[in-house]
Amino acid sequence: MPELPEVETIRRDLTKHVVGKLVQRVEVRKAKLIQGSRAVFRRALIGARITRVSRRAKQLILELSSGYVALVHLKMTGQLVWRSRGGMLTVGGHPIISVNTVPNKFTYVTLRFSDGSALFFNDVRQFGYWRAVPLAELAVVHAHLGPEPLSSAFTPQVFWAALQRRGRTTIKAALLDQSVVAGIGNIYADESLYVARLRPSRRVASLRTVETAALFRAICSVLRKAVAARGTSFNSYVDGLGRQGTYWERRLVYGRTGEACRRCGTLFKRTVVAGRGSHWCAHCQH
DNA sequence: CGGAGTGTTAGTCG
DNA sequence: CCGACTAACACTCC
Repeated sequence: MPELPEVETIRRDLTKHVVGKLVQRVEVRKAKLIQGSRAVFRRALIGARITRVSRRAKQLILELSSGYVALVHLKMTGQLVWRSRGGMLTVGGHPIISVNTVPNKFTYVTLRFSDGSALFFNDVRQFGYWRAVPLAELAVVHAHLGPEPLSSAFTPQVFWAALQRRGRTTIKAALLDQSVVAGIGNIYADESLYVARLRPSRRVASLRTVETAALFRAICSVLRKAVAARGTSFNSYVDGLGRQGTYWERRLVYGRTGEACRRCGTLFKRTVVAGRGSHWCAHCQH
C-alpha cells in the first residue's frame, strides 16, 4: 500500500493523537503478524508511553518510553485506525476496509490506551507486520535501507553511487530497491520516471549523467508534491474530518493506461517491468 | 466463473 | 554476488 508520502501522512496524523498516550493493553489476534517474540512485543509496549512517531522508508516507528520502538509496516493493505474515547475515527492506510466498525474481522492488532482511546491495525491481506526492537538496535535493523529521499542525506552523488551497484538491472527495479532510495513504490517510481522522461525498462548502466540528475530532481519533486497532497492512498474514503489525499487526481501516468500524455498527446502504455505494472509514454520517455 | 491484477518485500533459485 | 521470479493473502475487475 502506502509509499513514503502516505506513510508520512499517517505519521503526522498519528503524532497528534497518540504521542503521550500510555499503552494499557495489547491485543494480538493473528500471531504471525508480530515478528519476533510475542512476549517481548507485549513487554515493550504494555505500560509504556508513546514518546514520538517517526518514519523510515515505508515503516512507521512508534517510539516508546520502555526503550523499545514498535515498527509497523503496512505493506499492501495495512491500515491504522485511531479511535478516541468518544468514538471518533481517524484513518490512515488502505481504503478498502470499511471503517464503520472497529475492531472488525480484519483487525489483527489493537493497542488500548489508558485514556480510553485505541489504535487498531487492520490488514485484509495480512502482509503487514509489527515488530518490537530495542531503540539501540534500530540502526542495525535499518542498515539495509538507502537514504531518505526528502532528507539532506539524499544527494545526486549518493544517488549516482547507489545506482552503480544496480547497473545491469532496469531503472524501475532500481527505484523500487529500498537499498537504493528508501520509500519509493510502484506509483512514485512511475511518476518520477515520467517526469524525468525515462522509460521504466531503461538499463541503469545506460543512463547518462544528465539523465541521472534529471531523475534525482524528479524523485524529489514528485515526493514533495505527494506529501503536500497527503498522498494518493486515500482517494476512495473520507475520514471523519472530511480529509483525503489529493495526489491521485494529480498523478501524471500511474493508472492512466490509454489516456493521453499531457506533454505530447500519445496514449500511455502499460507493460510489466521488474514484475510490476508500469505506466509510461512511448514518445516522451526514452 | 476463471484469471489477472493490486500501493510490498523476503526468500529462493539459477 | 546479482537479478529474476514467486509466495504470503483477500478481494476486485473484466
